[in-house]
Amino acid sequence: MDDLDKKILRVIQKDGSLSTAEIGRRVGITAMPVWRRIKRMETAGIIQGTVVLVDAKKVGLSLTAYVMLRTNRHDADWFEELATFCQGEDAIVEFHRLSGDIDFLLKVLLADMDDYQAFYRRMIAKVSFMDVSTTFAFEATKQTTAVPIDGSL
Amino acid sequence: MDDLDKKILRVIQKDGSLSTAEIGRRVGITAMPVWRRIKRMETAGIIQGTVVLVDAKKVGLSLTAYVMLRTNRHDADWFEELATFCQGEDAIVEFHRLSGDIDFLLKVLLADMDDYQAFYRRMIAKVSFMDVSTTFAFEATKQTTAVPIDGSL
DNA sequence: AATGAAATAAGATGCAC
DNA sequence: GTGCATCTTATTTCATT
Repeated sequence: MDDLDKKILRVIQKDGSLSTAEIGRRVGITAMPVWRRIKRMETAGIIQGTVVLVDAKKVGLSLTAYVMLRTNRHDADWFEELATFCQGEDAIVEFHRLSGDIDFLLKVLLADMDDYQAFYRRMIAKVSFMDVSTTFAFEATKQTTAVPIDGSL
Repeated sequence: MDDLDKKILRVIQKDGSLSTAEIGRRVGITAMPVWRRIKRMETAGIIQGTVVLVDAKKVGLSLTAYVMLRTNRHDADWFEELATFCQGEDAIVEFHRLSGDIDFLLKVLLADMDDYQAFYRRMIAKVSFMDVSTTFAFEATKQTTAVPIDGSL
């Protein structure tokens, strides 16, 4: 992945609807090499895909919950239960295993507190925890899917 | 936003590279109305845009840090300092104001621990905090940009 | 080995129904 | 909502450096 690839990534991470000709204009080459480079990066798995971003608030999801989980069952069976639950819940948009004293972190998109209560009940019905602690996000001041690409402009 | 719009959103949230004809086939209508509905949702701001997703690990970013911030300066000037810093740092992909005893949460994409140290120094050089506590994510078991769209299938 | 130009195929966009 | 005309873009092939 050379400098041109990085430039291309920086552009299409922000706007995935641009034509290859337009991308080329912005990075200083023609459409053809842009197209080939993108295809190569798709094959290499550097590019994971193209998605449409939906405004969560506009579809009634005004509450973001960060759910911090602690367990005393550090076995594969328990983890499998949790992972299965997380995969099945569309409201869970992120599920991370953490270092430190919190074991797992969930990011959950919800309509309101009632929605959270229902989510919480579903979760503890399926999986048991040592501790569940949730904090709510008021506003996402910054939110991007664009990953920082190192190197010169 | 009716049921068809929701069906369309569910499809293009997962794959934004599909043709309107293919989307139509999946939701049971032809290409033209799909196109009109997407345009309408773009204008309404429901659709925020189309982006290409880059695999963070493949571009050398194998460390995700959740930085939890506490402040004792609850004034607009201080917040402005923090917000400016966050906007300027490409490594910060999310910046939320929280409820509860943690005031702000940052999600930061980094190469390694050295990269984190450098980030930390840059941050405390620009903004002062009462407490900075960071936890690192080992693996993102689930990670999606697709927002849950309510309603029947 | 990567680029650029031209030809072809597929898709987006606009109009009439 | 559907079907068709048109224009733009992606994709393939080929020549070039």
